[in-house]
Amino acid sequence: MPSNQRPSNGKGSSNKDVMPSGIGRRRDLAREKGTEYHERRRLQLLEAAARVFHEKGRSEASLSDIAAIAGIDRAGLYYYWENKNEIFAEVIKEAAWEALQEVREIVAKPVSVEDKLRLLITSLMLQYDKHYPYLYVYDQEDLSSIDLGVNWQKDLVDLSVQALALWKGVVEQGLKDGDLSSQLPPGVIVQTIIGGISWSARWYEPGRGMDAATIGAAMADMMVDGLLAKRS
Amino acid sequence: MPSNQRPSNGKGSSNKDVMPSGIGRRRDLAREKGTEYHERRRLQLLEAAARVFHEKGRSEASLSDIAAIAGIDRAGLYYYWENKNEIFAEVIKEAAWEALQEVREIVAKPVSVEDKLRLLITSLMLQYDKHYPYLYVYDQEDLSSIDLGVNWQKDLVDLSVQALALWKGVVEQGLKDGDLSSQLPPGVIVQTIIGGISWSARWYEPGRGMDAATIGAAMADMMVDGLLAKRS
DNA sequence: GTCTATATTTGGATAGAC
DNA sequence: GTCTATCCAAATATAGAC
Repeated sequence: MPSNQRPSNGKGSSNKDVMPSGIGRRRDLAREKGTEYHERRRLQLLEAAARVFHEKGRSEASLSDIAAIAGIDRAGLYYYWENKNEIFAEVIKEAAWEALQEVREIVAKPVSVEDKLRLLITSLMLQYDKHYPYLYVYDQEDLSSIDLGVNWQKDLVDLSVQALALWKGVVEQGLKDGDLSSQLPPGVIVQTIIGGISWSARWYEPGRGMDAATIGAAMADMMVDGLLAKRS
Repeated sequence: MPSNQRPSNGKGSSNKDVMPSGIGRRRDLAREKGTEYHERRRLQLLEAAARVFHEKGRSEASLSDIAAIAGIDRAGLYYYWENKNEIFAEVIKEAAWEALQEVREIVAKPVSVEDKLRLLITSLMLQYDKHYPYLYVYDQEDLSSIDLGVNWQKDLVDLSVQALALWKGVVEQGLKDGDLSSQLPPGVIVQTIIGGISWSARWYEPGRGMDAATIGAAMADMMVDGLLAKRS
């Protein structure tokens, strides 16, 4: 199961037919060398890309937009990435991977279902903050319905599929044990919770207003308390 | 305050500079006459457009897509609408207007805050069902950040602003009276609830699985119960 | 009312110089 | 590494015939 490993860099995967301009070869070379300047510049550009993707969404964000706020020519981006989708994929990769790790760790903890659920909710909000705006970009996009054209796209989709499955497992457990109760099927419960948190993409900005930890905890109260089985 | 009135048709608003092809004039004429065929055809096309907008989102949906599943040539669409954004605006107008009316009626009812909140939640889910997929198209799109180019865009944005304000008023009342309690500010509570419901755009389809009324009621249980002040 | 043909624009991508 | 100059495809929109 390849999706158990961190998604690879895709190094050496590009440009099967070598292009006359040699840009693909030069890009691969630069990646292999991995000079400090190269890494730094790459991250700068990536941050600009993330901002634009966050504001406009994947399809409406143009390379012109990204290049403009990054202070580089459109064509310059191709020295770092093969195409627009590769940029997008790289923007979301790290954040999505880390978010899944968190979910795994929480689910593995030896605590009650109620606590796990609270932790999952709070942690998600914290991850949005930590990986701002990268993780928002990932969660707002419906990856399964588009073709990024990168060979590890499946891994990328798998990350959210797995996270969802883990969440769902917790809720199922809670319903079975009688700790939680609801008319809704587990999958819908999870979707509704995640949807509510993920909606914060529209209003949350790090450093403005309440901090992510407080928000997360309060969201957990709101949603988990409503699910607890009434012991009347 | 113009947004208290139903958004107008925009009749006669188009084509200040008359085009050589006369398509704008012919379109206006056809709208004024408003033959039965014209109305019926318009609705057919609009339904096709709604399907595409729902699946792909506003920007990724193309006129080719719409024309294809509607069984008409791309150019034919311009006999009914001036441009793509006008189609989009018309797709969402009716649904958004009706949804706001519902909110107004519920807020005006002489019932408790708790009941109002439950009604608001259930009603939203029912509206998504009734106006499927039109209302999803409206709520998934961030209208304030784009320019539709129709003169009544502001009215369209206002619809959701007003709905939001009404929701918020209910929650504020509840917090003030001590019926509800939360660390979150009212606006965030509302956003989180609506976000959770609106997320159903990703999985809900009328006629498949549970009906909207049941889903709405269960969502209300989940979210309202978690907000009720604990009377320990 | 709807179509064919075409104009226009935007944006992704490549060639190759510096 | 980055740029200028293109190329190309897709998509919006228009002209005008039928």
